[in-house]
Amino acid sequence: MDPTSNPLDRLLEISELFRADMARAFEGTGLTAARTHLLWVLAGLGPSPQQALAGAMGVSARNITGLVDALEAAGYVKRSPHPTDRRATIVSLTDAGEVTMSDMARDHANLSTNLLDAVDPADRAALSRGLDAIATRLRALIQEEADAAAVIR
Amino acid sequence: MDPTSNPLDRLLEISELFRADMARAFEGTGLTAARTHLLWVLAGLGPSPQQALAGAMGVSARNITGLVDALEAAGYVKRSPHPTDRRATIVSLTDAGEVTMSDMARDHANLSTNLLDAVDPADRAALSRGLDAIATRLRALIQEEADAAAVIR
DNA sequence: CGCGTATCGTGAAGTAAGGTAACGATGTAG
DNA sequence: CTACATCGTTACCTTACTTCACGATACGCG
Repeated sequence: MDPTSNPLDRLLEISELFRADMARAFEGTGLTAARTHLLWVLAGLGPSPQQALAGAMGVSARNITGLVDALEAAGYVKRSPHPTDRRATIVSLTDAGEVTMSDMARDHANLSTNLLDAVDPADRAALSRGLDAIATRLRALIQEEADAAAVIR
Repeated sequence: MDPTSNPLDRLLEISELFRADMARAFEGTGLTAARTHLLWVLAGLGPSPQQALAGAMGVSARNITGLVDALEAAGYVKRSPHPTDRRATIVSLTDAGEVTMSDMARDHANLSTNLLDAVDPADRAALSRGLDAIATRLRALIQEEADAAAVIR
C-alpha cells in the first residue's frame, strides 16, 4: 500500500543511489562515470582502436575522442599508433590504469557482497530470479518500442 | 557462475535500461529526465517557489532557473509572482502540464504492473523484501561515506 | 596502376545538465 | 534605520553527448 515500496520505485531509487555513490566515489580522482565506463570497456576488450570503443559503448566516435583525451591527460590511458592501419590509434590502459581497474574490480566485488549480505538468505534466489525476469522484460519492452518507432519512420 | 548474473550487475543493467527507455520516451516532447523530474516534484509539492524546488531536487537554484525556463517555453509550467514575497516567483503546472503528469502517472503504473508481471508470483514478496533491504543498505553505505568524508574536511 | 569510396580520428559548433560567484531587489531582525 | 539573509538571475565553467565536415588513409575494382 505504501506507494514508495513497489519494486519499480525501489529500482528507480536504487538507480539514483548508484548514481550518487559513483559521483561521490570519483570525486577528486579525475574520473567520472563516463570515463570509468570507457576504462571498464577497455579492460574487457584489451587495447583497441577508438572506433571499437565507440561501438562497444554505443556512443559516437567523437565522444570517445574527448573521453580518451581526458583519461590520457589524467594518466589512465595511452594512445599508440595502429601497427598496420595508419588512420587508427590504439588506446590501452597505462600501468596506473591497470591498477585503478583492479582496485575498482575489488570494490565492485565488495559492494556486491555487501549488498547481497543485506538480503535474507532465504530471499536471495528469488531476488536474483526476479531481477533477471525484470531485466529481460525491460529489454523486450525497449526493443518493442524501438521496432514500433522504426515502422513510423 | 555467469559473471553478469549477480544481483549488483543486474541492478546496474536495469539502471541503464531505465535511462535508455526514458531518453527514448521523451524524444520529441521537449522533455528530458531532469525536466520531468522537476515536473514530478512540482506535482508533489504543488505550486512552489524555485528555491523549494532546488531543495527538493537537491540541485542548485541556478539549475532550477534553467529547467523552468525550458519547461515554461514548452508550455508545461508557468511562473507567477509570489503573493507576499516580491523576490520569489511561484512555479506551477499549466493545464497541459497537468495532463502530461497524469499521462505519466498512468504510464508509470502500467510499467510497474508490466514488470511485476514478468516475475514469478512466488518470487514477488522476496523480490520486494530484497530490494528494500538493498536500498536500505545502499543508503546506509552512502551515509557512512559521507560521514567519513566529513571527518576529513 | 589509378580512381572512387569507405573508414579513422578530430575540429567546429550545438544541446543539456550541472556547478560557482556575484549582484540587484527585496525581506527581516535588531 | 541599518545590517544581514534570501530569491532569482547574469555570467561563466565543466562534462557528456550530438552532428557535420574534413584530411588522411585504406581498399576494391577496372
